[in-house]
Amino acid sequence: MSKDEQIKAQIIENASLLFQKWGFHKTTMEDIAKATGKAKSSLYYYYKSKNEIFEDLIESQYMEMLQKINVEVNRCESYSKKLETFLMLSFEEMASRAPLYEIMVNELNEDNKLLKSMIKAISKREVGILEELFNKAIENKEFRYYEKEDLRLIAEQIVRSLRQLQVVIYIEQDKRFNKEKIRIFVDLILNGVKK
Amino acid sequence: MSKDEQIKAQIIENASLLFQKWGFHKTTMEDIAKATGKAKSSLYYYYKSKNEIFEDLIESQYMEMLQKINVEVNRCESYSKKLETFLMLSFEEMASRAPLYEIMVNELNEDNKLLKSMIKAISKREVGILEELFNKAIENKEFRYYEKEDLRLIAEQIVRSLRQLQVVIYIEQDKRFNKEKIRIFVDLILNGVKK
DNA sequence: GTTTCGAACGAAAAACAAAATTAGTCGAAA
DNA sequence: TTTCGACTAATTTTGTTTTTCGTTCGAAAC
Repeated sequence: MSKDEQIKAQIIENASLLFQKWGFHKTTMEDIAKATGKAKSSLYYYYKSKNEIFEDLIESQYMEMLQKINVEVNRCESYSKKLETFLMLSFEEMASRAPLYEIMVNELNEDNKLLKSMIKAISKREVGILEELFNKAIENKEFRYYEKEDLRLIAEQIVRSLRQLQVVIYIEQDKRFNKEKIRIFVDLILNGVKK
Repeated sequence: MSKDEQIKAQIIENASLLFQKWGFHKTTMEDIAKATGKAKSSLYYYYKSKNEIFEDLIESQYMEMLQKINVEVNRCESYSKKLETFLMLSFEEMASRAPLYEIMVNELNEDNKLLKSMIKAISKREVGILEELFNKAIENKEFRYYEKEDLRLIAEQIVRSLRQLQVVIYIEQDKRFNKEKIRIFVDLILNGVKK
């Protein structure tokens, strides 16, 4: 890790804590600079805007999350098991990232185009992963047969439902949920697509 | 229908058109009064607030919708068929009410406690219907077995997913959907719960 | 050449006040 | 019982000023 990357990581780390405490808007570049022990204008040597800091933060978190999930999914033999693992780990990984996710959900309200397009981009990747998984599982005759275009609609709806349930569990903090209850939904989806 | 109820229906009807054209906030009591051929203050003889007019409007639409669905559901023999009918008709009935639904979704943003509690109340009733249907279907050994409390979580999630998909289809107007595509999701849920 | 910073700019937000709309009340009239 | 015009209080809108904050820049430090 180069010196440059090290400082960038430091900025991200400090920004992350501040964003979680104050939210994106109420955190100023001055705040981030101070926490990093630098002058405000110095931040612009590493990032060209406040938005870019946030983007990089979310991107890095998301990549880390996807990476972890991917390792486990690849370890599974059957596609059912792969799908199950993908879904279950999505919840597990989201749990620890809930505070950041909350910022995204709450401060996205109004107009914020940046956040909307970021969430869209992230969802798109997840949809892509699921779609590919489905395709292979169908080829393998492990899942019911669906047309390609229908498969995409299904993947999209699953990702939407996933997000929504994560909001209920981790942001609205519905106490009725635990790992066991989450499995009910995962199984419901599995039963829905399995042969 | 008493004279009183007739005039109330007239007010609701006019308000509905105005709300759909201008939204809730931009429609004034003056507007509604003028459309009904009455003085503004006369409206308060029938409704004690603008909110109450909106509540009554949504309530009546929703009851009408539920009524229609109920008739068809009762006509079905198996519980699978009942569930399928409930889900499919939810979409059909929502289609024609999309403009009103859009107002609810769009103008609910900020603080609007009224709308939030209304949507919650409506969802709760739908959840109740599904829950009861599931209970009977399980007793009848037509659906997989679930604990009572899990059943409620499942019903809630189905209603949430339903709403969400309806937003995508009728408000964001995703053109890829038609009755046939909707059936895919309905079948997915059916496969998920059927034995 | 790389990295840091203070000063300065412009856009956006916050704060404040004044003016205009509008939801809701009330008493009188039909 | 029902309607309405005049009134009130609350909210929204508008316009103005001030402050804050993201971003740029050129000069200094390393």
